[in-house]
Amino acid sequence: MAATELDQIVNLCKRRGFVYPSAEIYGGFRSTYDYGPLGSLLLRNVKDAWVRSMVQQRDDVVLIDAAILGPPQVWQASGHLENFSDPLVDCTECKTRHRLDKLEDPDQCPNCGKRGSFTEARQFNLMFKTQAGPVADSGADAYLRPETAQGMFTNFANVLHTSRKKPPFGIAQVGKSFRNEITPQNWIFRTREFEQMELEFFVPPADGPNWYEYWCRHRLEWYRDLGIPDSMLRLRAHDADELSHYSTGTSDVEFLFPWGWDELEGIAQRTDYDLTQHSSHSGERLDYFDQASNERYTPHVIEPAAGATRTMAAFLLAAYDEETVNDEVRTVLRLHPRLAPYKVAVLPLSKKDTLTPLAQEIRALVSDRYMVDYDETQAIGRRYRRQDEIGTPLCVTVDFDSLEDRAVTVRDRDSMEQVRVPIDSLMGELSARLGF
RNA sequence: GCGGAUGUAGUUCAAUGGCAGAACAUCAGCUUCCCAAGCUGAAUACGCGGGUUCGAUUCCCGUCAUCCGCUCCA
Repeated sequence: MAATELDQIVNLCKRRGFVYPSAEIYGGFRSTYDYGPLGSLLLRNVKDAWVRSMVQQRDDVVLIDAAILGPPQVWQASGHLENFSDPLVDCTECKTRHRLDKLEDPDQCPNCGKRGSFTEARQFNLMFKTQAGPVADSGADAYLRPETAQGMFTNFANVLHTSRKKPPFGIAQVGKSFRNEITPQNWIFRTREFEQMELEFFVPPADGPNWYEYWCRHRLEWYRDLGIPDSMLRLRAHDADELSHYSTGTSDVEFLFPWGWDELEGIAQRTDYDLTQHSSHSGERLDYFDQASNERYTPHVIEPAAGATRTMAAFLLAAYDEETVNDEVRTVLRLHPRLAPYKVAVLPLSKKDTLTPLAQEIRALVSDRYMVDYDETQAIGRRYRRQDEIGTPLCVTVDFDSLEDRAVTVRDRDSMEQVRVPIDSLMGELSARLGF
């Protein structure tokens, strides 16, 4: 399979209703995208697959949905107000940009060696600030969250007391975050408004390293299970100088994008940094008393933090395939059935009124359990191709014999094979083929 | 934000200082139609705002957006 160009995916997504530029009729708005009829289903399936794996199938993780809008105190405690703001200078000689705090010599450009060529340093705070309250001057300062994680830390005590969990246990959250990125880039990969899937997993301090290893393996396996091939996936441990101020060890799950390896998810050991910070800033006790050992401790945190929207891009890129069938190029999105926007398409062979009632009956039957598309326009071969292109795993075709024998044809996206199935056993057949 | 490139139907591309065209896609009609069949018909574009000009999609300026670097990281 040839390497998929980003343009191919961007065009397909625009053409078929996955992703549109936001506010397009007004010329667009930088770094924002809208998810269309198919894209919203795909994105939701990505998030659902994550929740299924991280919450539903375990008994040691609970889900929350915290506020996006928050007071400055949260971000003072987390360090975002202090550390999320970079002083930047530009070299007027070679047009490169540098972080002032990372320069060895604040007067000399490390790229071209020129002295005194820097512009004035400018602060770029990466958080969106706004006012809570109708009158701009008197309202309280508020920030849009730059990550979902702080919602788990500020609710640590609440969840501990209401969920009856104890370490090792985790709090998960899926939701939007906002960062005033200096350079949003690469389609939906880096946008100012984006969606995250984060887990904060609280463990006894001594168990931190083992859980870190566990979550690295677990997360890598999740992407594999949903169809990303090993050749496009890797786990990369950060070097010591790459580590965030709060982390003693971080690994990234990286995907081979058209522009190279880039991050889908970071798995970080955050020690007790966050709970300690919030405890000292708020004055609230954020620790755990273990009755068995009669010990009180502040749990350490392992954080697998994934980007939902960029993960959707990765699934699309990995699924994209073109193959030649009967001298025609067939475009197929080989999406995992759990991710596919539609699981099944119901296609009456002919648009004659005689087939429509039975076809609609089958659509209703299948839609009770699966997201289903219905299409009766144009030739059947064309409709199969349409479904291939949006990744629908199975097509159910109703023909004139169906009226007599109450049987339909199930067609498989990947093998293009067809089997004749009685309507009474259709749901069982679909379930067996989809795997759920 | 700075530097460079680019903006024409849904998509990919043409042409032009004087009525903007194709392919594919879309929609309607005919066809008992199982892997993008055929025929007939239809809708749809010069990113936005100024300027120059008798006249601008074309030339100029601004702006918005996209792509590539710098930077960032889910």
